[in-house]
Amino acid sequence: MTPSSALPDETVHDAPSARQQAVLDAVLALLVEEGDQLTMDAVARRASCSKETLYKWFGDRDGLLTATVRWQASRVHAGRDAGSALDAATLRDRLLDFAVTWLDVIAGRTSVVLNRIAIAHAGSRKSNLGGIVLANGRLAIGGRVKPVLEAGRAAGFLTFEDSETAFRTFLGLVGRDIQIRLLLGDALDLDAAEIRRDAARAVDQFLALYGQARP
Amino acid sequence: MTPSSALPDETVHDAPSARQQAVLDAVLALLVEEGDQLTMDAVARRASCSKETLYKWFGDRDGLLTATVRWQASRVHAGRDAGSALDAATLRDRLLDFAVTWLDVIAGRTSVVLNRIAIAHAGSRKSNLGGIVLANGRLAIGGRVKPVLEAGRAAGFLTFEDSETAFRTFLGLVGRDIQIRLLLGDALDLDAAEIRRDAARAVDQFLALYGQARP
DNA sequence: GGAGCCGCGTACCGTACGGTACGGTACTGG
DNA sequence: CCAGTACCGTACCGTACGGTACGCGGCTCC
Repeated sequence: MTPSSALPDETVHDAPSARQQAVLDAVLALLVEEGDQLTMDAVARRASCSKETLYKWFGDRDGLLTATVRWQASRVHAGRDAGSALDAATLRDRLLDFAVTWLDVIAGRTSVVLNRIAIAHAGSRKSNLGGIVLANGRLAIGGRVKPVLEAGRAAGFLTFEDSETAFRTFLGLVGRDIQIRLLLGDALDLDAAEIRRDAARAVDQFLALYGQARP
Repeated sequence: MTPSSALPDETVHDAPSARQQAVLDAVLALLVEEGDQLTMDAVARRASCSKETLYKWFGDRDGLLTATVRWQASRVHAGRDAGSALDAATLRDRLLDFAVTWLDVIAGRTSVVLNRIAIAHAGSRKSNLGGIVLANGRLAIGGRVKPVLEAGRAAGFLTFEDSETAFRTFLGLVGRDIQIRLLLGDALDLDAAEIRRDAARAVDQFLALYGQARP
């Protein structure tokens, strides 16, 4: 199927092979352990492969970074958003689930490091890692939350005009200043219990703002 | 007063001289115009000074960056928080004022660039620019907002237990995902009108959550 | 078993950039 | 008029790192 060996240019456009995934995992590990001064030499050493192979597979340093971000993004997308029977309690549960998941992600070491890379990159233009991170983070979860909000509105549990605005308020209530503080190096380690509490508070506040007053 | 000329080490610990301020402004300009690939050569050229002087004044590249962040921070702290006659309307005005100011700052090109630098630095440890930015951004505004919130509570207009939590909710409602999106390179340019609208919405929501129901 | 390819290890190249050295000029104090 | 100081401009050094070249072992396919 894949035109693998015919072309000289076989940089990774499609899904990475198992060996390539191992390389990308090495990059992630290196990124998490060391700060972000990731060198190609270090990657090659860590992944036990040659730099030449690295360049053959990923083109250049940017390509490697891009592939890494994509690879990480591909493992996060595991959301169960089946079901459509929506009562007030399940609506709340769904929102709570999103909030917990979101906080788990942004508080994770990997997310912090990858966001740092993408942000640093956004400064020196070229190859928008920022766009990729944005698309796979905020936008992806937005695409899954907004339908739930709209279903909630259709069922009469929520009131709002613009689902995007409502969603962004939700994000604000959940994330608050956590992400920027982590990115700036604030210690601030959230354990699972605190995340659950934060998420619950955010959902309560969101419902207080957008929910119908219980008659 | 200042032991200026006696010591060979006269790196900038206190307030920068006029000439030094000009250099720091050059750094800021360069940072805003070019991406963050700020070189010492470029700074020297732009500021019409020699690299040697740069190193004499600021120690090394990190010192220059730190001084720049401090310098920028020193101009933002111009908040009028006098007055204490607090009725419901002035409370709302004060919060609105904070919200607008905050959005203005974080949406500004300078803030974005400086945060990018600090975040990139937070990755490769050494010299916590992140801490400085945090202290002069979030913490500084927190120190000014929380007394207002507490005064509002004392006057019976607000209800909350922890002012820090209330403040962070306020920040979340105001900032939402704006800062992270800008840092990641999202276009998203807010004009003054939109900022005012956003701020007003956030304040309304905050008062809806924490304000006493008007009897 | 040989031809050919893949990929590891390593040595190598070019360059950009942080940091230093040095000569030249203007100003100040004696 | 002569030190001394401050600072500009520029040339220079060292090194880290992105990217390339090459030799060698192990695999598959005839």
